[in-house]
Amino acid sequence: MCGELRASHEGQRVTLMGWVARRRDLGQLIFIDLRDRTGLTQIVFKTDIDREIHEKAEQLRTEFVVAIEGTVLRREANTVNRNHPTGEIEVVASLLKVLNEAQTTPFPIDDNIATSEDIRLKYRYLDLRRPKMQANFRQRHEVTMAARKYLNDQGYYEIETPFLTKSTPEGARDYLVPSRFHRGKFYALPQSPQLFKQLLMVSGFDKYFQIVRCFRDEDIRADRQPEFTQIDIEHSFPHLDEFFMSIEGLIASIFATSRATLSHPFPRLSYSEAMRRYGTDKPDTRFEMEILDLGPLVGKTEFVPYRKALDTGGVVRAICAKGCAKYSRKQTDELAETAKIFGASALATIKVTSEGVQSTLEKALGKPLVVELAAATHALVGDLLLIAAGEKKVVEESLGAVRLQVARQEKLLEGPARWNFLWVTDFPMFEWSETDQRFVAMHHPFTSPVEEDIENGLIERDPGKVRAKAYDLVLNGSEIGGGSIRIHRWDVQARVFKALGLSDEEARQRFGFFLEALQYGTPPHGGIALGLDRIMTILTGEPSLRSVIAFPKTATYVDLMTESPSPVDQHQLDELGIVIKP
RNA sequence: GGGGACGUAGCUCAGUUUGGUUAGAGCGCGUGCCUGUCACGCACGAGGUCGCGGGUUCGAGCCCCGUCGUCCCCGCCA
Repeated sequence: MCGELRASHEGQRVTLMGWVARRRDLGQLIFIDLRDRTGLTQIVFKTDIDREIHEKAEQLRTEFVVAIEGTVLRREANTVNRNHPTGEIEVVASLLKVLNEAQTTPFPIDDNIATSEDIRLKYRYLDLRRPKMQANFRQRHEVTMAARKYLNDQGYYEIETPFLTKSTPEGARDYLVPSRFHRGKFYALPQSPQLFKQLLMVSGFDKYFQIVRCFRDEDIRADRQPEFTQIDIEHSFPHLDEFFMSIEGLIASIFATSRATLSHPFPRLSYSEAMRRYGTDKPDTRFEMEILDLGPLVGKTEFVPYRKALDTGGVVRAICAKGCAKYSRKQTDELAETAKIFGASALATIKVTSEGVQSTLEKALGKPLVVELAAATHALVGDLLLIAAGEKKVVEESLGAVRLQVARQEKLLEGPARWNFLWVTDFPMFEWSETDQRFVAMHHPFTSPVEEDIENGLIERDPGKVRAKAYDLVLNGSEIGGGSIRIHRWDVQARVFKALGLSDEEARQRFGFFLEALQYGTPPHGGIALGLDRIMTILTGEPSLRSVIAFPKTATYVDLMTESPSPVDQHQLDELGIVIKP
């Protein structure tokens, strides 16, 4: 194919089919770069060799689809193009057949050419012709093949589960599918195959996987799509260390497609430690800048905001931005803005310069304390301390966000690709939801609490303190997977439903089939779901999931190419018994 | 549900600050010339609902109001 010809093919007669990537017409001499998914080859047409074919080549335009027969020739030394793998040769055409003509494309089929995202999405089939996109999807293919091979070798069966299934309103909003046979009733598209994979464990398929589409009707972000793909894994009789090891092996085989060698075992961090040190449950550990506790140091201050924070169970914490004392007022204000988005009321600064410390806290805390803070946090000349006070979670998340912003500004994430994996473990089982005024499952309601908290009645007594056997896999500050050991006893499952505020009746309606299944000999089991799209985004170095999904949707759920969603015929609605409210 | 950025030629953008003659550039496209180009070169040319609607004004790409679209963030995402 086009990208494969080398000097060793000299003299061979070849047939190439592909797209005209570029035409360079020098009059009696025409070059075209012929492109297929493997790359480019230069084709030559000369009047002194074949007047007729040269005449035909004059008609060629960009993106015409052509078939060419010709002879591979080694190029003269001074005409070799070192920028292309095929640059040592060219094909002198003896036959040219135009298989199809093409209109001028709305944007060039070329990498490094900025084109707005909506135009690219409207003409996605053209966007996908670009070499970078071709490379992304080739790699995605290699990754799924590697995953299938690895999991097969480990004894997993790939088993499909239904897309038309039951709505289970816990969690994300469901996509609903109306039933024609059962007017007024609906299927839901799965948010994940969670219950089915657990039922497969009940069925005795003790190792299952599936590369499967999941659907969630929540607002889209750069790292989210309404439909996305998971590598879904579940196994029975789990041993957590062995399971982590085998998932690390899977990740290693996936990253081998990028010729990356990973060091494992991956580090583990508890949820609370991740929050305390990095202000997020998905820390980016490619750089340090950990959050520091100033509580003990400012413990005696009379400064009202800090006094109040400490007296009401809150915290005073900081990060030390290396070399950022040079930041202007505008820059520190911007960081404060970030902190405010996450709820912090202010972001104080201490700049350590060769002339001493300068701080927005100088009047409030007094110079000696400011100097002491700088010393205690080991801030050096040129460093900038950023300080927030208030409710623990707010301070953690605000400083976590500021930490990332500083890292981006200071280009701490650039340079050669680094793969910093991390298991985050020991999540709380429940989280209080202000909107719902009840506890909700932090992972999902099928996650097992730790044994001790099941036995000691903590589920009923103090749900907020129950620990879960849940874990996330984090890569470079992005959550690429999450899973848990599941509940395999129906009585425990019933207690968890109750803690979530589900009445017996509701639990029976929604999950009755599942509670019943748990009573017929369910093995202990657990698993994980890896976000394939996010893994691919990181692996290909793309800024957005959209570059690794062939036909993605916009932030408002629209497919700009097919123009879906779209209205449907009245006839279709009538059949379903659906009336559209104005 | 909330906040922010953007929308001018096929594409990427300038022009908006301070309203004023015929709205520009690069790339692409068309035609012609060109036998060693490879982001070919040179010459000429075509190409505009300044997202859409309304308002202010003698006059709006520029000001005001509304609206649509794209992107990013908070909320949301078990």
